Amino acid sequence: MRPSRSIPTLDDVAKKAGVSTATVSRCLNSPERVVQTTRKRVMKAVDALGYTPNFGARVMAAKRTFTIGAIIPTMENSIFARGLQAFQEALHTRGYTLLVSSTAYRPEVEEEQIRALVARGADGLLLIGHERDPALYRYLERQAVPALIAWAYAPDMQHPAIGFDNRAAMRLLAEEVIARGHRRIGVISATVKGNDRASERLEGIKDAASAHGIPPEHLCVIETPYGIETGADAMTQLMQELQPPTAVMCGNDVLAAGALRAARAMGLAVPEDVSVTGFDDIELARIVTPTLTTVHVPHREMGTKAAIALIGLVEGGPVGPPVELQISVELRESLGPAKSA
Amino acid sequence: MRPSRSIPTLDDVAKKAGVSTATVSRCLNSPERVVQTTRKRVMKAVDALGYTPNFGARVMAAKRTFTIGAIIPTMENSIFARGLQAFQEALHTRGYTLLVSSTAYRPEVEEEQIRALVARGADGLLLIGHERDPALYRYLERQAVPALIAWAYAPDMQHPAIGFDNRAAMRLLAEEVIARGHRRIGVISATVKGNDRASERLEGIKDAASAHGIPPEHLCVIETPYGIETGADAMTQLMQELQPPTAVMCGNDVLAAGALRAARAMGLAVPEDVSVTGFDDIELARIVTPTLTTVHVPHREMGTKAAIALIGLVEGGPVGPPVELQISVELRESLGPAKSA
DNA sequence: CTGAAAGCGCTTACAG
DNA sequence: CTGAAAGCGCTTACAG
Repeated sequence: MRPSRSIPTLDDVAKKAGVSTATVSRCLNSPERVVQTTRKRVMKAVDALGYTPNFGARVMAAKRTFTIGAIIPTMENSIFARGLQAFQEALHTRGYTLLVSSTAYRPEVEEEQIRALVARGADGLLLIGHERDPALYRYLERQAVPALIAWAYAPDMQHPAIGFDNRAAMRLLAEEVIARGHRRIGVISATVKGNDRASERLEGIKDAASAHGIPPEHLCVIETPYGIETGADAMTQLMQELQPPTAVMCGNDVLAAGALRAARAMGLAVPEDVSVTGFDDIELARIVTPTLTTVHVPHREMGTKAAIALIGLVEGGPVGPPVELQISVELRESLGPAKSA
Repeated sequence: MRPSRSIPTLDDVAKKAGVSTATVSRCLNSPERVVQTTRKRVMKAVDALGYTPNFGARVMAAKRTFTIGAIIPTMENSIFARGLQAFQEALHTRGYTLLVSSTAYRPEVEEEQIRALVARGADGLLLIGHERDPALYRYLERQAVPALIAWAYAPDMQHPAIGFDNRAAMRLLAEEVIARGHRRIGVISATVKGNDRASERLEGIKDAASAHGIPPEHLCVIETPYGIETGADAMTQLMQELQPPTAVMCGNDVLAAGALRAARAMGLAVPEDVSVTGFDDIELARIVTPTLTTVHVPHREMGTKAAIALIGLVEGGPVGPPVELQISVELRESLGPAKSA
């Protein structure tokens, strides 16, 4: 007799119900294969003992956890929150549990988290962006853990992916800015190293500039870590130039919110004195004053489709081509004509 | 010989290195107990095979995962994000991995997630708020998984906790509102059911009202799910009353941001026409226009101390009394004197 | 310092 | 429909 304080096992239940462990296991996993009379007896024992299966043992024996891991750069400011919420909901209705961890935008932390989640038996992984050490992809392949890349898209991507073309999207927005007569354009970019979304968005601005006769090296680009404060600091710096920009394009809405705050602090009216744009269209974009012109990303659609695609891979389905979602430019108050145009 | 595609096991490594599995296990877990020559040989085999320990097996054999689970109501709007980030950082430096899941404020989902995390071998759990089915606490006790409650505090709490007194904090803010002459006070509360933070904050407002001769039933209270939109709708409704309030106190900053937006949409100036307050002091509070008067919560401090306390419990330390953190009222632009005062 | 072997708590062919 | 038993991949006393 083991002490009553210890956690009951399958064996305890089997003894109490007077059946084999196999039968108890079946009652729990495929109840239709057990006759009702014994099933009832077993379930009574389960309840009486307060039995819960040991997950480690179960995983080891069944090779399956119904757990999906998501590794995102940050949980702050809800850039990924909305998409992730939809992702979780879609997983949940299909019987999977989502476990999330974040990396603070540090590749070495991401690697740790990937290994941690794989080690904990994740059946599949959601990763943000495609740029990472090839060894990691090889590792995932060796471990036979499917990974789906989200928030990024390119037709030639080597891995299963769902997202949008960050470069083309930002180019589209930059075209709108240039169309309003802006020639002196400032850019507040998130740190580019290890962040393909940031670097591609920056390239998109350069693409549009080149196409309209603005030499990309004339763009005044400030690169800064992600945050409201850092966005505000960058804006302050940009507007103190001898020839300050008439429009400032930010790598995301959070940086843009910081830029707006800095503009107000400097007594500059937006968009009369300077236009500001963002990217992502998170809730923030419609809360700030003035409301923010930005690129709308279909967060929930991406989350839901990512869940369906990833489960498909986990359950042995074929790898499809990368999926591209459509974005759109949201024109709001913060973008106006160039001051001196 | 197993097919080369399958995942290498301890046994494979042992064979390749010509040692026993025990020795391989020791190399990985307590390398100082193996002489360097054989250790090198083993490590070479580990690398050659690309071996990673199977977590399930390890958990089952060792009864320890160095995993902490956190279950939060929502990942959106970063109410919990900042505290959680600090929590994660503190865990990480101490060798623990954080896994997060969210419940969309639904108790039954929380229960599932708690069981899921326990089943997956979490060594300890961080939970938000103290109000939940007692059976859940009994379950955790039976499973011997320590749980720490955060974001809530009361001297008589039955479980390990770190947080602040939501009721007293909101009362403090309400006193400030009343001190500015407001007598007609509207309240936009988050849904109270199953959310002790929301109900205690509401009680705090009633406490202050009673203390200053305002019958609590004269407060116009609207209860609404969490969100910007819902906050805006509630505000619209409040301001359409025959005798609209001169101040609207919101259960959190997100609802307050919605209220500010609604006020603007209705052509009302804040705080000239109506004052608005929040709770939490998330980044949003300083981004909105006007800036938001709110209750400042020490998110990062709470996260860091929670990590230290929870690890203490996980590693067998004694259960201390609930820890109370100090909050403060942040007076900003959105609170002014009562219009008709 | 190292190995043989038991055991962790499940699942699942295989028989019956 | 049910059971005996092997096996999942590790860790850890216990010997030597």
